[in-house]
Amino acid sequence: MSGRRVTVTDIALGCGVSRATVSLVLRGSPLPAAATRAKVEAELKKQGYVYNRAAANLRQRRSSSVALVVNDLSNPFFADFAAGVDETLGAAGYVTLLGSTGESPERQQRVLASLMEHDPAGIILSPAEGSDGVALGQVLGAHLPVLVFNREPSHVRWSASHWDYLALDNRRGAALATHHLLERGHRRIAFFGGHAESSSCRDRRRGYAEAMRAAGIEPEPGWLVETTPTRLDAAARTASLFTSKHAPTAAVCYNDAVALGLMLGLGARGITAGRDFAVTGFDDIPEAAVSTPALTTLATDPRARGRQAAERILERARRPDTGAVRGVAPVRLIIRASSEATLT
Amino acid sequence: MSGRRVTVTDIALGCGVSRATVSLVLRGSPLPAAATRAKVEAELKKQGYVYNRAAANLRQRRSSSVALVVNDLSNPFFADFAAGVDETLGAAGYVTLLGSTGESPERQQRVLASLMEHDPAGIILSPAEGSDGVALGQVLGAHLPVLVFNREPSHVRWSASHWDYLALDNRRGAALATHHLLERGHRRIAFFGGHAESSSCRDRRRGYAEAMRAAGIEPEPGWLVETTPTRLDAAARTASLFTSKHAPTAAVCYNDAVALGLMLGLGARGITAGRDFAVTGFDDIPEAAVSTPALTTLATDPRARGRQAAERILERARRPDTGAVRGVAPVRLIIRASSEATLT
DNA sequence: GCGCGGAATTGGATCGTTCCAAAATCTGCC
DNA sequence: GGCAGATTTTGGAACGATCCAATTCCGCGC
Repeated sequence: MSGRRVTVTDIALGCGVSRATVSLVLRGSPLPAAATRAKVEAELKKQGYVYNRAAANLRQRRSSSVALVVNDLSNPFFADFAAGVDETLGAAGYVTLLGSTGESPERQQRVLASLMEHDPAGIILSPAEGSDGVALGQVLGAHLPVLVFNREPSHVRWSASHWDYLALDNRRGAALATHHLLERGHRRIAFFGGHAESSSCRDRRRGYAEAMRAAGIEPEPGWLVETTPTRLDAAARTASLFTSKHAPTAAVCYNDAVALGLMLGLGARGITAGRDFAVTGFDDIPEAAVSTPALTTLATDPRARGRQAAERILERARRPDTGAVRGVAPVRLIIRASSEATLT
Repeated sequence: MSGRRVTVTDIALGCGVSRATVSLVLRGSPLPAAATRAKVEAELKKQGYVYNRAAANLRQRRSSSVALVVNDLSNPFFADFAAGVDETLGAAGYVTLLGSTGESPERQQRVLASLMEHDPAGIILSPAEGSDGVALGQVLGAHLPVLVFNREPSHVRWSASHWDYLALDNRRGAALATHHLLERGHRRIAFFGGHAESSSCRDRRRGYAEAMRAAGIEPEPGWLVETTPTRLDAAARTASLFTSKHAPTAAVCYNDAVALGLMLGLGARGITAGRDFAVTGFDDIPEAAVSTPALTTLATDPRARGRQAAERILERARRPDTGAVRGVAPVRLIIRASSEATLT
């Protein structure tokens, strides 16, 4: 019938107590007498009362939401991450404000500005590629709890910032993969794919190089190939691995998409991945388990990362003045057929 | 420094005007004189003012958010859908309140109740399997704009409800796939996979049966196989297609996951999908394009569906009293190698 | 100098809830 | 019956914005 919302005043009038008493009952205070409580609760049900958290938050000067901004929801890695975040926030009584940026730093600024107006208790941000830390600082203000996930925006002085940071253990992951290939007897191992200027690619390359040097091998420049992190571009650039006479016999790839593309490119040249050439990926996307050959890769458990991120931001909202935390999440090497090729 | 939030009062005090004037400037009203506007705007920037939309919404008795509740974010179909929803809502100045239910009707009730407290302008709901319309009606109340996506909860009297509904054209999609196989000469075609009691499976089966009958063929009971809609269970149930002597030579599958599982199961029996047996899927998940053989399937463009859902809910929020709309989204047959097998 | 009309500005009430200090009610006990 | 002390209840002022009716300001013509 009525389009009007039922308020505490309606309840108070309906059962002859004051607004303050209704409010006490709503919040489960022990103060009201049992009889009063019962009377009020009956009236709440009768009128179909719905709590207005916005009004309560306004008065209490607090917030019951956390903003989650991701660069690309249609990437399963981030979708899973978001699911983990929402799961944990929901369990803690917070609601998730979603924003997606489609990898555009400009859109990211707009999205963040809009979310800020909803007064979130904190922000979990997986920045768009090319994000600028100064611009981010501008919209986010100086006090809001912030957790940056997975990528480092440029121009962030972490030492002077209160932002938390959570990333995968890219370095260790790449080192694990490299080590695995070395154990299979490979010596000429490439690092294939990714944009060298992105922070995750830098870290993975470092892990690869360290593992190689630990085995007494200096990576040759021809073994480092840059690509867009997509299947298509990776397939197209396969040829550049085979220009020198020291052509590699195995490749650690930037991620699974690149690895799948490389395997496609290898097939086109008559090279069978897994038999003639060993390949590893990164991420363990669902497809990795069922490609031919199945892809050796690093599992990152994005959902667990999401839960971790949410817990971190809640903790920071509770105690804002502890120092910033840099977290590194473990990765797990999953060995499948694509790295079976051993050196003859 | 100060943890306190900057308010219109601070701005008003800071530049010697009243709160009302600041408010007018904030909302871009033409009333304030240019000089005043400039003065206020300078002060806003100087103090780093952030608009408090919750307070404004409270006074204006409106809402600037829409709730999006999905059953499973880690399913790429729904993740894409969510991306589309958020894109459109964001462009319209709304923020997305996210909730995920993990296919649990109980959790769905809790999530919805929590979201309702944030007073959304509307709700887009892709219900968990086994949702009950009566329970949903309870939490959602009688007046909130609601769009149900993709599945029908039980016990909903659509004729008496104001809920909008948007689903894929399941019936037509299955009919298209069936027709395609008939054209290739197949006569004994199975419908493989899915839970028969789910609304989407029912609709797809109907489309399949209608296409068969239109070609003068009565589907045999042995050609209807139920499975959990997962790759694994589908693979395990492959055998049940080949028990009678009228074994099918092709199958329309409930979705891509099932189709990929079936192809696996066929391979294990020495049958090559695409050559000895034709298979079609539904959804066009990313994997479909790169499986071996590539999977013929129905593209549903979940992102566009998300945009559509968001537009619908915004439209309804604008004009609440128009009758409920039942929308059906087109699907597109994508022909790939898995259906190349023709009847000899 | 005064009155007029339009433009610009403003004080105070309001949205739905919670906080706080004070008032009302209930106990038990002399 | 009266009174201290505890238990319950309550009115009114917040929170940060907006609405509305009323007021001030200003230029201009007579």
